[in-house]
Amino acid sequence: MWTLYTSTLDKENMEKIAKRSTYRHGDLHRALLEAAIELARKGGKNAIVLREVTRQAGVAPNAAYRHFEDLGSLLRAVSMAAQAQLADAMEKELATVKPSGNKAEDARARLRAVGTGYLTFAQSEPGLFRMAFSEHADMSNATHPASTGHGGLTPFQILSGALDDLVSAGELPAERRVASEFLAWSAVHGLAMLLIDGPMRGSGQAQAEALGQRLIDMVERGL
Amino acid sequence: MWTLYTSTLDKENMEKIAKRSTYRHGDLHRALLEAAIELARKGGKNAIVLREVTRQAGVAPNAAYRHFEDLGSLLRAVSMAAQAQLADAMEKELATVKPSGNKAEDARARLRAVGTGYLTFAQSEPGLFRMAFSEHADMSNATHPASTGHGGLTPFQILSGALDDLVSAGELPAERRVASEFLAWSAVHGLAMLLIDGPMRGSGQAQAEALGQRLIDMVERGL
DNA sequence: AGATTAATGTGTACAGCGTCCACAAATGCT
DNA sequence: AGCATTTGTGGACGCTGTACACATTAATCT
Repeated sequence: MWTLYTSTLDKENMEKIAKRSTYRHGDLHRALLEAAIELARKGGKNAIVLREVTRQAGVAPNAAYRHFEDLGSLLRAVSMAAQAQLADAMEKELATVKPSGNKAEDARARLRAVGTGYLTFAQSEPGLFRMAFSEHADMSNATHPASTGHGGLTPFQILSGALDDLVSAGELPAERRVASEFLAWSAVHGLAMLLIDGPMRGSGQAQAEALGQRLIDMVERGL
Repeated sequence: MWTLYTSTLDKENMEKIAKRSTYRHGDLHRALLEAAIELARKGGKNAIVLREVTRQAGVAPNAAYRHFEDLGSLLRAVSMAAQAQLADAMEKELATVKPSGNKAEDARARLRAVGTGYLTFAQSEPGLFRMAFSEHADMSNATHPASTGHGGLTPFQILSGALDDLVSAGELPAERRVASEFLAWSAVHGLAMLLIDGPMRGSGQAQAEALGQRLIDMVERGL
């Protein structure tokens, strides 16, 4: 006989815990990943606790080891999923840019949208955003398929595309194009971090948004 | 009778563990803080483990609770100490700027030095740098005395000073001065994070330095 | 179809963690 | 000298990640 586990947080989310009538779960890998993502969303990286993840999936703690080498491996998977969601947020913001007919103007608007989407996601999903850029080994997964959104691109690739457009629209000299991803990325990433984790945490959304637009102005001028 | 604790890492740093012949330690608060700082320096935030800190100080785990409310309190203290060290690194870099007689040129050079010091510290002490900007409640300790370097200023205040100089040298319009700390800070902070934790970790120091200077160029142009 | 192998989940156990409580030892105050 | 306060100890509790042996089910091969 095997028993089902119950969460310590059962009071409010008992209904979320997957009950199961078969010995095999069926799709435990996905269930674990989704539970972990949800925990990260609500409580940040420290909230991802292997035993709680398995509790929510309705399996014994050790079952996780059949699908992830260890906790770090699960965290990396969450990180990539978070990048994918970030990519979606960026593309969603990109989609709001209506072509004006002016190629240069549109390219700039798209770059701005990329930055705005990044900042918006960071503030609306701080837990996931933090996960997106921790636990990396190198920049290899900046182009890893698991980190892509529905458009098939990672956040890094979306930004690269916007910068390429800027060049072909004649708004960015080619000699400044190289490695400019890192410059734009740094600025927006830094503001995102300072807004959610850093010393300007707690400043209102209006103030944050205004600051975000000024930051993007700075990048546009300075690139 | 009371026994002294020994670290699990005794093999190589037995000599570092404070032995003690008196029941009272004498300066345990400082000893704990310094041990925690050292752990953060070597292994990052996750390496700060209360029991290991007390082991290195040669006291029982619970002794820490006479000097810090809990682990979080100790982490905040380390964070402030890290900010202080960052301030020192920035001031050290500032000190290398020789006055040229040209006020405008000097103000720009000092702003660049502030950014360079920031980036240099982040790369030479990544563990401490990460601690400096985590575990904050708000921006109140951006000006907290415990976060100041030997010059009596926090990193934030040093940056503010450099920007004020830029204005009085006529190199930055006054209407752009307001909140410009956050713009400059964001850019440099973001690059620092991406260099040490993010996807461009592992890129050589030369490349990082070149990128840093290009980023500072961008800020100068775009502010 | 039946047997064997592989995949997946369980149970038990261990060391380490942060923290609570009661107690011991040293210091400071009147 | 006596007492109150501060500082450190010892033991316990519930939690964590994970190793190992075992149980159950699904897949593969005769």
